[in-house]
Amino acid sequence: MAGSRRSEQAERRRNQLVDVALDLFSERGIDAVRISDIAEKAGVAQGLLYHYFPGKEALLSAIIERHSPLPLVRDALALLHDQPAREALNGLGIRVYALIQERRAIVRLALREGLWQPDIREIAMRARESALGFLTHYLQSRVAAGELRPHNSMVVAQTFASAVFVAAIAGLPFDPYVTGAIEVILSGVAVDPATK
Amino acid sequence: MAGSRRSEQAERRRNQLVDVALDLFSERGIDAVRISDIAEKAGVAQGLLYHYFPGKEALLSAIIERHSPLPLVRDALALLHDQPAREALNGLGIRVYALIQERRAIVRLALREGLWQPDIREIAMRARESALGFLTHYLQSRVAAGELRPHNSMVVAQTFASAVFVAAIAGLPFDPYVTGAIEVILSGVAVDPATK
Amino acid sequence: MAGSRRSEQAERRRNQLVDVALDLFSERGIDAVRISDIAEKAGVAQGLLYHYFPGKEALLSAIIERHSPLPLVRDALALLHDQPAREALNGLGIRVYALIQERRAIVRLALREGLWQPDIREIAMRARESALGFLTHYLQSRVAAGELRPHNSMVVAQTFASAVFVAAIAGLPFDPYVTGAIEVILSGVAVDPATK
Amino acid sequence: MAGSRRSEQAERRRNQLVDVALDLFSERGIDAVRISDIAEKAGVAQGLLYHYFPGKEALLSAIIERHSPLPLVRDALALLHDQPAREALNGLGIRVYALIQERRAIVRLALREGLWQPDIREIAMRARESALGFLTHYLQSRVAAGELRPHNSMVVAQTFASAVFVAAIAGLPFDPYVTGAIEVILSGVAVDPATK
DNA sequence: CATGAATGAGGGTTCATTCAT
DNA sequence: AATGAATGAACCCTCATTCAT
Repeated sequence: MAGSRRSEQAERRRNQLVDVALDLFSERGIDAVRISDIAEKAGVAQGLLYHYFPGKEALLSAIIERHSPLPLVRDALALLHDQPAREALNGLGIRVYALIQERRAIVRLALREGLWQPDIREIAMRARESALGFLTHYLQSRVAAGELRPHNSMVVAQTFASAVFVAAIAGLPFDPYVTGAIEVILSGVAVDPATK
Repeated sequence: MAGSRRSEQAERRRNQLVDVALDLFSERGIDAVRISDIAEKAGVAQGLLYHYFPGKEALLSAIIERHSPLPLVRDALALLHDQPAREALNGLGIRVYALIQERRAIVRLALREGLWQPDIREIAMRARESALGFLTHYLQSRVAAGELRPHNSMVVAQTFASAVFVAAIAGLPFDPYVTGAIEVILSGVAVDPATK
Repeated sequence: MAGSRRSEQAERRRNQLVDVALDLFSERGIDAVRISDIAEKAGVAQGLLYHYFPGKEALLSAIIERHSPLPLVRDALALLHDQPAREALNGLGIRVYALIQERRAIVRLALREGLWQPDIREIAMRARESALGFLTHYLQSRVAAGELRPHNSMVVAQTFASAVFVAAIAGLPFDPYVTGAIEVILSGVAVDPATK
Repeated sequence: MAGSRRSEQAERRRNQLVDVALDLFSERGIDAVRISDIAEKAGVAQGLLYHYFPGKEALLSAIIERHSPLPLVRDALALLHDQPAREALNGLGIRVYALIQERRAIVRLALREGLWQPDIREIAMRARESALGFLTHYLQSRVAAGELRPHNSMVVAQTFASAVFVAAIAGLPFDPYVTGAIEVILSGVAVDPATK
C-alpha cells in the first residue's frame, strides 16, 4: 500500500492539527489562541493550516466531528435494559462520568464557547431531551417492573444527570459523589417515609 | 451641595458603564466585545471609558464587585436554622435559583471566562466548599433533630446544589425540576427501603 | 469658527488620504498599493485609514466621488450652442483635453481597473452615449443651420471624441493632433469632393 | 519518432498553460490571478507550472511572445501600396479592427497592466511611431499621386488610428463607425470647402 | 467631564514558491 | 512529467490605548 503513503500522512497531519487545536482552544479559549500557536505546537508553518482548513472556524467543526462525546453517550444510554435500577444507574453514571473526564477538553470548550450561542444551545438542549427521554423511559420500565415507586421520571433523570455532570466537570470523585447521589435518589434521606 | 452633583453623576456614569459592559461581556464573551461597543451602547465616546477605568481588565473587577451573587448566596445560607428540611431546602432553593436567574449575566460570564482559569477556579471551589459546609452543617443538625437519617451530608448537599444550579442555568422551571429533586432527596424513589 | 476646527481638520485629512490613494492607485494599480504605502505617503499610521474608510474598496468610491471628471465633461457639453462648428469643436476639445490631462490620475485608474469590469463598463458606456448624444444633437443643429452637410452625426461625434481621448491619454500635443483632427473632420483630405 | 512524443506533449502543455494564463490575466488582472487558478483551470497541479516557467513573470513574457498582435499589424501595414485611399484605409481598418477583436484578451491585458508602466509604454510608443510612419508614408504617396490634398499626414494617420482602436476596443461595430470615420477623413463634413 | 483623531502592535489569511515523492 | 504538502513573507484589517482639544 505504498501508494497511499501520501494521503495517509495527510490524514495524520489533519488529525494532529485538530487535536492540537482542541487542546489549545479548551485551555485558553478560542479567541485567545492564535493560529501561530497551533502551528507552533504542531511543529509546522502557519500557512499549512490553511492547506487543511479554510480558517479558524472550520477547525471547530473538525474538532466536533472528531471529538464529540454525544454518540458515545447515546451508546451508553442504549445499554439500559431491565437491570435493577442501582446497577443501571451506576453503570450509566460510570460510563458518562468517564466519558466527560476523558473528553474533558471538548466538554470544556463546549461550555465555554458554545453553550451560550443560541444555535449551539439549541443543539445541546435537543441532545439533553433525547438523552433524558431514554433515561426516563428506562425508569418508567422499572416502575412497571415494581422496582420503583411511581414518580416524575423526567425530574429524577434530570437530577441524576445533574449530579453526574457537575461531579465530572468539577472534578469531584465518582465515589462518593455520584454513588451517593444514586443512593439518595433511590432511598432518600428522610427518617419517616411519611414525609412524602 | 453642588459638589456632590458632579460625583453623583460620575457614580451614575460609572455604574452605567459597568452594567453595559457586563451585558455585552456575558452575551458575546469578553474578547468579542470591543471598547467601542461598550461606549456606543452607553452613548459615549470611547475615550471616556479610560476616565473611569484603567482598561478592560479593571472593568471586569468592577463588574464582579458590583454584581457578584456570592454575598447573597451567603445570606441565603445564613437563614438556615432549625426549620424542617423540606421548608429549608425549598426556601434555599428558591432564593438561589432566583439569584442565578436574576444575575444570569454575571453567572454566564463566570462560567464562560473564569471557571477554567486556575486562579478563578480556585476561588470558585473555595466558595463551593464554604457554601456546602453551611448546608452540610444544617443537614447534620436535622439528623441530630431526628428528622433525617444519618447520611453523607456533603454528598447530599452537593446533589441538591447540582440540581439547583443546573436547573437555573439551563433555564428549567423551578417547579417541578427543583421541587422534584428535593422530594427525591428526601424520600427516594425505591419501593422497598431495603434496596438500600 | 473655533468649534469647527476639529471637523475641519478631519475633513482635510480625509481628502488628503483620498488624494494620496488616487495618486498611488493610478501609478501602480490598486492591487499593487499597500495600505501602508498610502499611510506612509500621507504621513500617518496605517490604522488611521480605517478611521476614515471601512476598507480599501471604500477608498475607491471616495476617489470617484471626489475626482470623477464626468460632471465637468457634462458642463463642457452644455456650453455647446450655435457657435460655428470649428469654434465649438475647438472649445469643447480644449476643455475635455485639459480635463483629461488634469485628471490624468483618475482617468488612468479608470482605464486600468474599471473599464474591464462589466458593471463599471456599463456605467462608462452610458456616459459615452449621453455625451455623444449631446454632441450629435449639436452637430445636427449645424446641419439645420446650413453650416454642415447632412451626415451621420453619431459617427462624426465618435470620431472626434476618439481623437481627443487618444491624444489626451497618449500625451500627444493638442496642436496639431486635435486641431488637425477637427480640420480633417470639417474638410476632409480628398482632392475631389466627388470621391464621396 | 518516439522521442518527440514527450516534447510534443510538453509543447502542448506549455501552450495550454500560456493560453489559460492569458485568459485569466485579461479577465481579472494579473495580480488577481493566483497560480493555483491557472493550474486549476488547466487541470494540473500548481507545482507543474514551475516545470515550465520560472515564475509568474515568465508567464507574461511567454504570453506576449505567443499572442502579441504587433507583428500582424506590421504585416497589415506592409500591404499598403498604391491602391486608392478609400480602399487602402478600408482594408487596413478591417484587418487591424479584426486583429484587435480576435486578440481582445492580450490587448485588454496590455492596456490594463502594461500601458502605464514606463518601460512598456516606451515600447508601445515606439510601435505607434513605426506604424504611423508607414501609414504617413502611404498617405503622402497618395498626395504625390494627386489623390489627396497636401495635409499633415501624421495627424490624419493618428486620427484614423484613433478611430479604429477606440471602435475595436469599445466594441463599436466596424460599420458605420470605422467606415464612417474613413469617409469623414476623406471628405469632411463642411458645406463650403472654404471653411478650410 | 467629554470627544474622537491618531497610534501601532498583532492577528488571520493569502499565495508565490520549493521540494520530497 | 506530475503531484500536492509545506513554507514563510507580506498584506489587510482590528482594536486597546493615548492624547490634544
